[in-house]
Amino acid sequence: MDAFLVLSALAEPTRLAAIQIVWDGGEHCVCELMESLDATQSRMSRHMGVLKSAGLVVDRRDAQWVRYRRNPDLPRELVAIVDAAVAAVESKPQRAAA
Amino acid sequence: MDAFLVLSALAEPTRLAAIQIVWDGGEHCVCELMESLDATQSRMSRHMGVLKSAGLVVDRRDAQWVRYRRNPDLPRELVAIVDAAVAAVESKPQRAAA
DNA sequence: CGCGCATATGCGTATAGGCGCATATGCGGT
DNA sequence: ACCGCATATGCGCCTATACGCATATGCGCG
Repeated sequence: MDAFLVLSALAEPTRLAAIQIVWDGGEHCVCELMESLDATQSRMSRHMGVLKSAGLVVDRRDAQWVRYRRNPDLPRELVAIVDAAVAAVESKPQRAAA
Repeated sequence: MDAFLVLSALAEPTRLAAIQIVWDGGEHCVCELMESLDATQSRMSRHMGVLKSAGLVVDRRDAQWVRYRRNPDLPRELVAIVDAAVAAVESKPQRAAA
């Protein structure tokens, strides 16, 4: 679980979108994320697996569902990366000289 | 120049290392970065090209060298991502429950 | 104006990563 | 025990991306 893994995990549109949703602190099942992000089941499941192995989220079995939520034990430095990424995506209409 | 591009640019070890160097605000030629990061010339040049097209750095011709430095016009939200990434890499010895 | 240093880039190759499909697994209800 | 819903995963395919090599380009100098 290091910075590089976190950055790699975030560097994919569907995962970045999923993190935004999950970052609210609540629990979200795969089926909900699939629907919100218009992704197929296997696609969504794999992406969540990547986020999980990067340490960004944790999962929990709840009957037939698997609930994902942000990992509360993620080191501060890594939380900062995700926070910044989420904030940047949300403040989308940005622009500046390049 | 958006969050996704920035994250993708940072999600590569050599580029992440290069950003750490360049993030000091100073100017650095490709030859210096090559040496510091033990990368070949074409590899280093291409990576800097990626960082440049992500808007993270700007370049300047100086005689036979090309000096790269961090883009002073990078939007705040994106600077925050890079700052967080650099900080996380520097505080490397981190650990936590997963 | 020819040479050498620094950098960029075209090209072919190798590898990583994302996807869909089919199937396996976990779990509750009947 | 069986069935169906939710999720995970093996597999093959396809695209993106990183790399090295060779070569092109920019620039100062003699």
